[in-house]
Amino acid sequence: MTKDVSTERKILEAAREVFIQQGMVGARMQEIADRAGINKALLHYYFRSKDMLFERVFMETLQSNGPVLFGILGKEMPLKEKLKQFVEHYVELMKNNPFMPLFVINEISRNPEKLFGKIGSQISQVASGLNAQLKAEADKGTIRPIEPVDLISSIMGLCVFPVIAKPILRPVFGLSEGDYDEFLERRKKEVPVIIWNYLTDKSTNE
Amino acid sequence: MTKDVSTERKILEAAREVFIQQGMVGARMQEIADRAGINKALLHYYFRSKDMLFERVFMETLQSNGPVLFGILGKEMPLKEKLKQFVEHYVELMKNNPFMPLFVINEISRNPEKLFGKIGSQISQVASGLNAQLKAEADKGTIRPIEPVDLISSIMGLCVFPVIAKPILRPVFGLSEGDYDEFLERRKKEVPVIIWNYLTDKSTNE
DNA sequence: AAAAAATTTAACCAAATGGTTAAACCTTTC
DNA sequence: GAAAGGTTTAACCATTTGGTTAAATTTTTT
Repeated sequence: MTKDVSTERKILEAAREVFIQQGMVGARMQEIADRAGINKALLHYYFRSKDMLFERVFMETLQSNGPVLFGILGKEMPLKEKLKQFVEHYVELMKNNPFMPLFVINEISRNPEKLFGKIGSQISQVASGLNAQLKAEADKGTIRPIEPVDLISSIMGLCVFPVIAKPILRPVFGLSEGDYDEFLERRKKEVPVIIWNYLTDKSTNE
Repeated sequence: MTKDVSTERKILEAAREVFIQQGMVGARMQEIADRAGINKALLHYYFRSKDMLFERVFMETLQSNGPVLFGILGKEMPLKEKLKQFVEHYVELMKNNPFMPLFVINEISRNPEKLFGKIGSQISQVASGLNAQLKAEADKGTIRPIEPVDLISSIMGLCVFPVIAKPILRPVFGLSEGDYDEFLERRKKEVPVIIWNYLTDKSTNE
């Protein structure tokens, strides 16, 4: 049916689904082949081994999202605006790929070294740029002084948690699928508010 | 050597380590047996199957932490104080069990129904108590109106993310183990500030 | 000392799984 | 139309893994 799509592409799409939902360990080559509408022999004909296939899928996953997302943090733009755009993009991205964050975190935890060589340096660069902006603003007194790790962790934690913990949160708080969608949509507005409040807070933090 | 410790206990400890680090799928019965200092036959003699062993470990993990932690939210206590205590306990808990949050999230994602019957209802109860307090405070005008999901997600997200994303954050921001420890320690103070600022914020959230 | 329970040894089984192979069969390319 | 490359079929292999079994040995209980 979908004959115009290259077989390689079909395989990669299928592999992506299976890997993301089952993780590297749980994924089965047979299932990937089935879902791609081909057989195991052909699967190995294209990608010699499970490891090589996984490597490819994992890197594609990172490279197709990381740069756009963290690119926002590197742009010339007021902090407040960066914040809004980043959160908007990030939440939307995860709404469309709910399994992705857990997948990425898991696989990086399984094999931390591999990652850093490939994309870690790029992010580090963005981070140092952000660092400069934060220092400058803090010196002007616009925001409180803050370390980049603290800021990034806060933003990402606020965005990611609702997505990865959905299977817990939804039943516990008795939310329907629709409710949960509203909840995620609400995050797009609220997370920037939370962060901005914190950054521009005047009270002593006793 | 550790002969006074019951074999069952030794097994459960070993299983806990292996399950938490490798997940249910990745864990190997042989490795559990080895780490417990016994053999596979005896392992199956105590716990008939991998599933039963896992079930036991998983439930112990939840039950030994969940109640204490979420109990704090159910206590009669000013919100601000609850916040402080919860974060303090939560971060400390995760500093001592860094693999736990990812493990719990993963296994609940793998099998959401199983959980809810056992501990979901307790937490729901706590949640409704918290809900009442939030409504009361909001009516008094002490805090802005907020849904429990929003609050809990924010707090937990802010605490959990630095722990589960450590393998990414540490290299990217070039932090030593010591630095990272400081960072986590800092969270204990900062997370309550972030949340409290947000709750008591007066500005319009445009 | 006898009985019961815990533990080891070691061989074994069945199922799942990643991977291979060789032959045949299409489909595209030249 | 021949050559080359993509695709299927189907059998096959080696390894891993959860789990079993039976007998022997050690430890604990009575």
